[in-house]
Amino acid sequence: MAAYSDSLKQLDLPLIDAQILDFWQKNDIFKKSVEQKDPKNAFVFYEGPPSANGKPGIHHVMGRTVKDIFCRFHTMQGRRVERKGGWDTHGLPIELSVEKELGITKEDIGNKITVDEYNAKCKETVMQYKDVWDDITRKMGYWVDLDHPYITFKNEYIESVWWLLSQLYKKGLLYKGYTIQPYSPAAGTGLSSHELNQPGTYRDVSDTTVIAQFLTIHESLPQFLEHYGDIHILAWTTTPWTLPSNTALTVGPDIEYVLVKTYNQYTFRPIQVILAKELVSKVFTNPFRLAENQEEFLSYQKDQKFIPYLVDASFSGESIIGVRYEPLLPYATPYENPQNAFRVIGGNFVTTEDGTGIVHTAPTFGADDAKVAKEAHPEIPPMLVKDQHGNLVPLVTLQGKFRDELDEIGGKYVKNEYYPEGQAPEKSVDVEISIKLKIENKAFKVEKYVHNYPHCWRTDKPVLYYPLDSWFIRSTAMKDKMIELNKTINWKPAHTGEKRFGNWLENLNDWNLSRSRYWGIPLPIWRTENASEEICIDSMAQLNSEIEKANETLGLQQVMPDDLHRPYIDEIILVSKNGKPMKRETDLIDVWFDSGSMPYAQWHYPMEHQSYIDQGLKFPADFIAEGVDQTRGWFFTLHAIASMVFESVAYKTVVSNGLVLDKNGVKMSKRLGNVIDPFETIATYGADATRWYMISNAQPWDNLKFDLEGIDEIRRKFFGTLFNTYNFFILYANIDAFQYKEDYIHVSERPEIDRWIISKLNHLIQDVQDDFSDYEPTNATRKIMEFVDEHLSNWYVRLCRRRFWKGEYGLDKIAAYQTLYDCLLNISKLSAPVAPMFSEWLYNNLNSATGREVHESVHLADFPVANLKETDDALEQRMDYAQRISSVVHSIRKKVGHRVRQPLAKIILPIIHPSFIDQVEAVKELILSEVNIKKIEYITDTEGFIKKKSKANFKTLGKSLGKNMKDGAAMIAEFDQAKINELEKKGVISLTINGEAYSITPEDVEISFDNIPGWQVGIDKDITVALDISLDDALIHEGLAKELVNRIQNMRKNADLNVTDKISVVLEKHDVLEETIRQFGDYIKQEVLAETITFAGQVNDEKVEISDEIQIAIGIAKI
RNA sequence: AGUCUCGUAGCUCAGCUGGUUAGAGCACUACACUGAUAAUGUAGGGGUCGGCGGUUCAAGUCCGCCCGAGACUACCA
Repeated sequence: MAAYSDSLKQLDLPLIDAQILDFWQKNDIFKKSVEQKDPKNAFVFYEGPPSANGKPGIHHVMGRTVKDIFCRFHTMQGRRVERKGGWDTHGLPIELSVEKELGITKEDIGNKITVDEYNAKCKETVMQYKDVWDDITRKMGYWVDLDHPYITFKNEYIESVWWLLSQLYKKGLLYKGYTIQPYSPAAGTGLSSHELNQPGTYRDVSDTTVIAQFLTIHESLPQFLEHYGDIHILAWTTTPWTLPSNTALTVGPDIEYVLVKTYNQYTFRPIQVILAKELVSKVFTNPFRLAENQEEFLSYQKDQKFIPYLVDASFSGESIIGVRYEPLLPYATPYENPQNAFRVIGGNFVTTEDGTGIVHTAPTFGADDAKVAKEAHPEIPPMLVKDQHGNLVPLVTLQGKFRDELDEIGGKYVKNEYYPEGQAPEKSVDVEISIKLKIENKAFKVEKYVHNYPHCWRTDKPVLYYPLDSWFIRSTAMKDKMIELNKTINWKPAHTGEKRFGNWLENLNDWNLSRSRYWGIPLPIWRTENASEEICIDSMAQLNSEIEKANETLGLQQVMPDDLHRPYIDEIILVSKNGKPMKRETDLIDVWFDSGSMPYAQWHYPMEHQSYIDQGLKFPADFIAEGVDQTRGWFFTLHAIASMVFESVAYKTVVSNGLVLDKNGVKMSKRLGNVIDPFETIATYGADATRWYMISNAQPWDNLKFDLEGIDEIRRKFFGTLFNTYNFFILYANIDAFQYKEDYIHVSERPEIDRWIISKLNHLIQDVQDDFSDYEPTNATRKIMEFVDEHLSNWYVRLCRRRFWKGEYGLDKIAAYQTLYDCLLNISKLSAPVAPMFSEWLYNNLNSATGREVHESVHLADFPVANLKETDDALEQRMDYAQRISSVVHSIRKKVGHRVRQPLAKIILPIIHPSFIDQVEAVKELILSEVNIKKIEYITDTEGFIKKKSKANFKTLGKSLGKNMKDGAAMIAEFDQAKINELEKKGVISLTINGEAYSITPEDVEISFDNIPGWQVGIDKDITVALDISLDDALIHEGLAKELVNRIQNMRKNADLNVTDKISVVLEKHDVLEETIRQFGDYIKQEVLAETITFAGQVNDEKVEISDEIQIAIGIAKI
């Protein structure tokens, strides 16, 4: 065995990082930590794949720290924790970065650049920063298998995804339908929400808006409206071009509506209109004016300046649901169920903020519209007509034009912006329609209106909300299953699962899978031209045999493509049962499906490794962790696919961590220049301090305000203290050659203070074990810090210092070494999940000197198990007394100006309960030496000069006293000594409050002590300490002796002497000190390792102040 | 706009199922202590617990509304 390493004089975490990373690599520690564990005892973890086309940020360090902690913890718990890395390689961000790099747009793909070239470029770009990622992974100490990662663009991965899709297809959960999506007619493409969120897409535009008058059908009106004659419903729109597609009007069921009589301002005909009561004044602005009376209203002439109106009946939205009305602009009728169109329906999204409180509803051009239309009973049909091929189409084409057959508006673009430069007509369709409505007595008001509207970021032209064909997963069909399974998942924090994710599942929509893109997993569905026959491919083998079948039937020469991406896959033509050619549906699938497939696709299931899933060896995961932003992302896709395909959860526990903000709580962004570089941070402060700071400062699921000063604080306070404690230990352990060779001293045979810190340690182990098991790393780190700082360093080591450097190498000393060694070793294990490198350094330094542990790494060791037999609550209680009594004495000393080196005669403690004396006596020596006092005396109230105070215990009394609590508390505070004594002796007294009698027990009253007159007294809660501050000669000389020791020790330290060097001391002659040396010379010699202390008339050293009155020169010399 | 989270000392955070005078660390000031110490101790300043209302003997804690910050979803007549 060797000595303990003392190569580091000062804490240098980055240096330790480098050494440990090197050690791990050379000795394959990560691999061993996995492979030494039993595969049957697996802890399954899934790595959410990052995309390597961007550089890692500090928030990635946060997320991965959380993952690493629990993987390491469970490894130390004996589980086999395989961590297969992965890369997310598809998706829009990659396409966009490629397009930016090449300076092309989507329209150029297939023209300026082939799909083949484009995808090759994407594939190249996707791994652009892989090296940087690998580097941060290593440097932050994150253990993940980067040598065998899953990569979502690999054929094997795609094949597994296809298989999953085909399972959904077989269950009837895959269908083609349409939804309203943002669409850019100029670019001919749908826009993703990501694209719509590009800066500058939402702009203020001035549009022609119309409040249209919809004429109700008399027979459908409710009774209370029957006798009014013609009634119009008013509805506002900012997109008049959608009016021909109107099929319903939506009212708020709880909104109050009124019938208003007035005259149309364009035709001057008398009309009666319905709108929300709240909006009457907003809609009836100039030239309308509320009529004073019926006469004024009836006498209106068309050339009058003001148009009068009268408010008549008032009723709820609910009461007019079902009313029918004439189609406003009957250019077309819905092909499906036209009899169900043109009705008033109810919708909760209706507000009275603007418009008329009645929403013009065109299900073909509004997402909300489509939704309420579907929810109505019977369903409101969308305005779809048959085209020449017999397909149902909306009235507007994909080019953004009205269909040709629509009379005068046919063939016109719905927005003037869509016309080629210079070809736009003077009057837009919106204006044309408005004029037509005015003439036909169908327009109540036409005006310009400025509002915010999204624009296509490529073409700068307004976006159209348009129904687009898409493939969907019918997730709504499995909604109940997903909700049920979600209840079994352990969410950290719980509310993310119950509330955020739970609500999301409750309001689940079908999953739109389609993306009209190039770089992604192609949809494995082939269809005949008329869509009557289709096939969903589930594997390469099936594709291969289908190709052969098609070759045979259709006489083709196709071969299986090497790459399953576009464009190769698009060239494959398959054959239907009836011998018709089938082409692939050109869409790609949503990349979120890629990542949600990883539990299976990472193993190329089911083509390989079937047991991993089927026998539950690697499914579901015990634990996953990502940012909260993944709640509706990866957390959902994993859950959805597992629920729908396997009727299982995909993970048992999920930790969703919050964001990393800058120190002011602002999101980090390149623009603001407040981005923290993770490499720089780790290089400066070390990975462990960074990790520990992130975990201990805030719960992982709270947002972290990242402040570099906080890391420094952790370095100083936690790692610095721990390092110093280690250094203290080895300083003496090396001198005494303590290598834990002696027999283990049974804990019961060790001194009080050793048993105390061991008791504390075992409680700590228990707590940390529980916290890590509960996925509460923040609590674990905070408790470890408190132990190291408060208890180990500032109490145990401080009080035990002398045991290490004084006296024989005997049982007491060995007990001290064993105790401190065990504490340090256990701390290294407890800290290992969070601070993997420093703890490794500590563990190996300790262990290489003693060889007590067989493991070459702390990460191969077992996590400590608390030994509750070694805990002692009474002991912890009395040590708490000792600490508090000492603290009170310090405080009194400070008040009266006696430094601690001046011994004082005694303290007096009032007895607070019968066992108090025994408790304090057990720790008496510690108190006496800590505060430099000669003895402790106890007094009871029989001496008569302490006064007891009483105070109500609100917690116990509150329930029984109820209303009388306040008065009761006042009465209890007034108890005199006799009453308190009676309570203590009898154990119960009765108290009458406001005429009601209660019995009071000692539990209900808290008793404390008042100041003792004539003494220096300090109080800490229930503990009162009185200090005797009188000095006699003996105390004064002892005080001087201690001062001398202190000065000489300082000189030794300044002279850079070794702690074992012997010295001789010469003091300048001084009468008082000569007496001190006579009494305490031996003591001083022992303390400062002096062979001799002599006086001389003249000493040529600097004068030193011993006390206020005494200054002498002191000389020391090494012997 | 909706859903969810958060708001406690200058800063970072504790505060258990409601209970006495709301705590800790950092920072600041002063004084001590130290043969492990970039450590520590003692004392001090600093809080209408985001605001208003309610329930209760009692509210930082429970309920309602509002304000502010953030995330996600949606984007509307």
